Amino acid sequence: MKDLKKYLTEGLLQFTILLSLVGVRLDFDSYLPPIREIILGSSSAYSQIPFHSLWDTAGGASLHPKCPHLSEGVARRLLHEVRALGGAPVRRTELHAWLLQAAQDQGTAAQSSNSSSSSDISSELQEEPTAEGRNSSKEQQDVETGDVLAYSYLHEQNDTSSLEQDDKKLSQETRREDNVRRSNADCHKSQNSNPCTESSRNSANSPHLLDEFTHLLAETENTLEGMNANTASAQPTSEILQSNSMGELLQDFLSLPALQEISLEDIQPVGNSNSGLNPSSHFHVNFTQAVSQDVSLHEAMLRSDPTLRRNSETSNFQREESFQQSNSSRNPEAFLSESNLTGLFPYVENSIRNLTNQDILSGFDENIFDEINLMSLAIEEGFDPIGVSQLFEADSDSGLSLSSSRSPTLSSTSDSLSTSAGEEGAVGYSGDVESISYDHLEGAVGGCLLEHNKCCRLECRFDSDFCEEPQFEHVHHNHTYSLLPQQLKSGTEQCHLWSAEASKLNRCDRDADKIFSRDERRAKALRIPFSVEEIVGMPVDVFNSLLSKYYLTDVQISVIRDIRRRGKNKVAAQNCRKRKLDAILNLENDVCQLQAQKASLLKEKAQCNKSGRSLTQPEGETCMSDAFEPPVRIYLR
DNA sequence: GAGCGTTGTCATTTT
DNA sequence: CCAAAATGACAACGC
Repeated sequence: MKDLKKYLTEGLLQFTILLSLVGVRLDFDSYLPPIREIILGSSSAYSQIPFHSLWDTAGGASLHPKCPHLSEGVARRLLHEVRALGGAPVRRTELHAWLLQAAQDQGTAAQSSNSSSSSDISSELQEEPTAEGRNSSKEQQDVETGDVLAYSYLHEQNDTSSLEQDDKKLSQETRREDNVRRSNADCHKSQNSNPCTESSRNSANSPHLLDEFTHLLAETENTLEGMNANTASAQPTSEILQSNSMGELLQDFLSLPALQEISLEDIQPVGNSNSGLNPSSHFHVNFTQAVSQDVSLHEAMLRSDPTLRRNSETSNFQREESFQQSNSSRNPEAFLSESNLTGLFPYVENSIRNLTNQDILSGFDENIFDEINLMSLAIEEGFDPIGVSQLFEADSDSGLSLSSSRSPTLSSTSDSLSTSAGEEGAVGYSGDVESISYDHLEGAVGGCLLEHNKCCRLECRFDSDFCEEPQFEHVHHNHTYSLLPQQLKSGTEQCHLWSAEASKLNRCDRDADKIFSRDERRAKALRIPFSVEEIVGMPVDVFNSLLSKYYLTDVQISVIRDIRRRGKNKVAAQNCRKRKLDAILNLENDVCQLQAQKASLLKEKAQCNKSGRSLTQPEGETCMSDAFEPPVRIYLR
């Protein structure tokens, strides 16, 4: 617990500084007083500060799970900087004041205007929460704890492979942006009022700001490291602190026009800064990762990459447990309250809203939803009509019957699908029918591919004018999903392509059918933003919280509950059978034991009878009782 | 094609 | 009383 507190306080200090620089207000005052003792102590003991542990404990489990470790260099820098504050306990406001004072001391006339904006930041940061701030804080506190719980639960499970892939992508992205960042930073330093720089800043996204910030930090890191390493330098430390570029760099960063408007959700991931950068730039690397990877959930969700999103969602299942455990173990007075933590990341809530807004069928009155033609709805909303119809036809238990509302065209289409699937050699199982349109449903979850789906569907209709038979193959095995319409060949050529690939694609579909269950396909078809594992495995309260937080149609909720009920029952049935087998095995074991006991008792009885005869009867006489032994009855229970 | 085991699902009962 | 778990029965499926 003590170590945890140290981790927290030191990590909170660093993160407070970081977020203060980017204009994010944190109420960490209550947790910073012991910082001085910790920071001024042996920093070597905290050379590696796991930020994910900090976030797990502090409740930031909804952030990106890839969290870097802060290097010893960072701790030393902070130690050095905190020492410059004097002996008083370090508080957030003092950190702000120090940072801004350092910036203002180095300010120039040309930067005065920007300094005023920095002063605005200073006053805003140091003042008590304004009315707006209080309202915001209240809103943050009003956010239910269950939101974070549910959300973090959904975003826990994250496999390592996907993280590695993310790292690769981010590394490549970083290499590209690093060059831009360096050029922009140089431009910014040389010509602070350069319109070009100004316009580029305005036009650039937040990653650019972050890159500049990290670049400035990297320069600071290099400067300070050079100061520490170069013992031959005759320049005193205090002078170095005054003359080094730290204050200037802070001034530069704080004076960025867009900084005042920056928020965490504006920060975009710039990837693993370890790649393509100076290896000695711990400061740069770690802070970049800390921001870009930990505080990029909103961005990650808004990008709506199904893979990343799914990984992110699944990653928080495990973290939810740790989060709850940490909640139960921590001192409520010494740690952040959940509501505050929720408030720290309002964009999480917004992200959920934004996400679900893409998923909902907002344009439909849910009261009449069940009465309208779901197939036409599916077409309009990007659902897969065939998949939806077949999935619901195959699943009558959900209480949704589409047979009455299906159009003849779609009905015939579905029939043709079954026929074609059978002609391809597939057994006419219902599972094969369901698997037909799986590829078409791939990636449909989340609504991010809505336009893509529409585009694909248009392709299908366009191509159906050229060939009758293979169009269904195209519908079933939509492997032109990523192709733009202009990239498509003529209908005839496409028809030949489909015919050539038909058998291969059918194999793929059958393989996919083995991998993905019916519920998974249904979830994909209805754009249910949870996986089957999540739906079935999550606790009841989390499940209900998610259903209430996501904008889901009655159909989606019905299917989700259906999936959960069957999944739970499936597990229950498995457990029941296991218990039954165990019971049978136990009974068999009892039978063996009782049989052995019976044999032993019979043997003992025979010995007793023999002994009794020898005692009661003279030798040579026969005992008639030996000729008859009553049967021994064994009652198992 | 029958037989058998496994699995999923539903309806019902139990907790 | 309700929800969840447990269980019997049935069907589909694979070998």
